[in-house]
Amino acid sequence: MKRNSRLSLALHTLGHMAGDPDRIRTSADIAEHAGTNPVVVRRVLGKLREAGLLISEKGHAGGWRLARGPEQITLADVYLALDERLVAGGAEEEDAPSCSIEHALQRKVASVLEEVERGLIERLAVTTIAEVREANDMAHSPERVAPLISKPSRPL
Amino acid sequence: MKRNSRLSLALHTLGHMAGDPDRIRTSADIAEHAGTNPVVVRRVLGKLREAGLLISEKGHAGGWRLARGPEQITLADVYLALDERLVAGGAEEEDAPSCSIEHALQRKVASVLEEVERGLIERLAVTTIAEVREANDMAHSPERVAPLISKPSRPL
DNA sequence: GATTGATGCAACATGAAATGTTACACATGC
DNA sequence: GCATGTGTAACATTTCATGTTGCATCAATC
Repeated sequence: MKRNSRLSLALHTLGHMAGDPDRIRTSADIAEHAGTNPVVVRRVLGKLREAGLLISEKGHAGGWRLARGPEQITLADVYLALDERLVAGGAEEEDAPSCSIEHALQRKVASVLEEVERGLIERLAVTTIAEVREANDMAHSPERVAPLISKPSRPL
Repeated sequence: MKRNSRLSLALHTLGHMAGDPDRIRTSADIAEHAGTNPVVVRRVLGKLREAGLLISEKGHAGGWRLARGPEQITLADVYLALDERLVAGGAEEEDAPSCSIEHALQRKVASVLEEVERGLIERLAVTTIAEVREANDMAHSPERVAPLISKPSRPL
């Protein structure tokens, strides 16, 4: 895997789950499909569980599944669950710099970045996992609609 | 220094230069004030020179100075000069993923991020170095205005 | 209730990218 | 020609995300 790919992994997994919400998937299966490691999967999906997007079940037939319908999970939910902050990092907080010029500039940039991040979240909030999935299905499937009971051809 | 601080260093330096545009500063002076290394300063300011914001002069009395008035340098100019892309990284390009679901999600996120970055640049473009500097001076200086010939108390 | 197969978590290993450092070629004013 | 700059390459260091291993724990099934 490459850098900063937690959001990618999270969305990817949720996208598949949206196509067959009742199925329970194991970290190992997910990791294999995503080309990464089961522990990494648990770390990322663990965040989504904390945020109430996923449910994990321990024990024998355990694994992961959606905590609610895919039409009730927006991209913003996922973004916020992982506390990635794609838009942060301009000059970052830390103990305020002693130099007042630097301080003023950092405050300015920080306020712009806050605004922009709000904009990002707003835009992510209008799209659900289900919508992206449907758009994808319409573009690829001859039947024009996602089968609820998925075909044998391993949907994950 | 910490991570991703090139923008911070660049703005900090330009902010000081804006207060005394004619003065020529050496990498060593700038580095000392910013708490970093002269070579790092040259690397970062070199980007600003490529973008036409700064001029560097070699040789004996060489050093760095603004290429134009501080009221003609916006925060966006600086942001674009260093090709930082604070808003990038959601799922990044690379060879398109084989999985169509992942592909669809990445395209969606990428398009949102592009929009958001345009927004960021627009917001940065409305503020000049001079403006931030003035706001800072008004808040701190008793004389309410930045002295053009700066006081002995080393302004950089 | 022992086994099996899953999560949860901590500790450590690896890799990559940003920053820091050293060294030296080159330019320029004195 | 010497002092004092930049320009740049090569290397060292630091930092952080990701990858890995190991083990405790839990739950279904035999």
